[in-house]
Amino acid sequence: MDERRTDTRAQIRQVALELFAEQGYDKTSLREIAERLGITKAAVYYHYKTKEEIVGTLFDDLLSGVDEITEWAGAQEPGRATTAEVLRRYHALLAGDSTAQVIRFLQEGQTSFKDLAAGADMKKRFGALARTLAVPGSSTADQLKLRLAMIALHLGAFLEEGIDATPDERRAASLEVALELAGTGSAQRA
Amino acid sequence: MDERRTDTRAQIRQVALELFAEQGYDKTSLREIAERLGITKAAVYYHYKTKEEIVGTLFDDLLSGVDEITEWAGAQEPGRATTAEVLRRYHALLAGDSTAQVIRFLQEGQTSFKDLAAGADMKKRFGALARTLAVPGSSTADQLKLRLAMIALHLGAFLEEGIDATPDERRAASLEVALELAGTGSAQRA
DNA sequence: GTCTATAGCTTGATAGAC
DNA sequence: GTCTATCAAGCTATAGAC
Repeated sequence: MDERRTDTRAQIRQVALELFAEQGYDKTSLREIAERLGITKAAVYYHYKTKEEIVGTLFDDLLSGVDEITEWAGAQEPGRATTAEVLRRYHALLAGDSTAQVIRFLQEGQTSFKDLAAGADMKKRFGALARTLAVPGSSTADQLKLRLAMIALHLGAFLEEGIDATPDERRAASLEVALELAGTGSAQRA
Repeated sequence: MDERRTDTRAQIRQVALELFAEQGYDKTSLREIAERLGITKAAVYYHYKTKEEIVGTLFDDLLSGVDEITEWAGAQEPGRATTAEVLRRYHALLAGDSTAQVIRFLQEGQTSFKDLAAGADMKKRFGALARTLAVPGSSTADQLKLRLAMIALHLGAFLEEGIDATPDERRAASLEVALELAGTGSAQRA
């Protein structure tokens, strides 16, 4: 019975993620996080040195997954096949457990977040992933489409409103659309 | 010589838009706006009663344009042709003068903005526009594509980084991609 | 490991002189 | 039309008792 401790640290992480995803980083105060857990601000500071440290830990899993894909892609020949496989792997990564909330935060809260150290770091690592998608000599439209392909996967991970489908259908459709945007879909007209 | 007054009110509007687009609504303080203009916060309050009133005026032009398109679409038969024309008109609207910054703000700053009265209003009116795009009985993938079509137009209006093209090329490409996503592009395989 | 108390700062907004 | 001065409220973060 060592790992069963209610573990306030993990609870803080969890509640923080919920609130950040819901209302953004800036608008979520430590008081609010503490209150929802029935503890005080000072108690939160015992577990995390700063607010920024909390947000930093939230992205660890996702980011190491991103790095893994980037590394893999770097060892391949650039081309449509690699692009497609990167999108597939990224899609799988996004299907992970609590990833939806992280992505929602990432997708909506860019502004409040980007001047944090963690924000700059993330931007770099996501940029690296985006660059592995590029196929040399693509048109402007194709570059835009790759951008949209990644956004499609993000929307597939969390977007509820305006889309009439179950989460699974939504995710599946997002991969389909992303691959089509990358010009590697199964949609080569019959 | 009645309309040449340096017009602090318009200057405040202009600076506020720049700062909101750059760093979001919440992170931009009235002190910052005032400082950049070489006046004080109190002077700003002479021209606008609240911070929210400033942001409200920024969207007026764009919103009336959106309403116009929505109204037009409501008088048409729903279908691919209407969808395509809505996208084209929305694309033209976005090409307007200072619209790029407004769209950047709109696209990136959702979180900080959505609990304002102006935010709720905007959401409704943009939702109405989005609904005119829908074609009855579309698949989940097609619904997602329409969503992406609007995002494509937004990106075309402002996205600089990661896309290697002039603003005009970028805008043109965004319309092309949007129409293709709506299934009405010229890309019906040769 | 959690608490109370508080320091130190920034914010949006107001009152009233000029 | 712009100013100085001030307000209450909120925030992050720290110190020190229990």
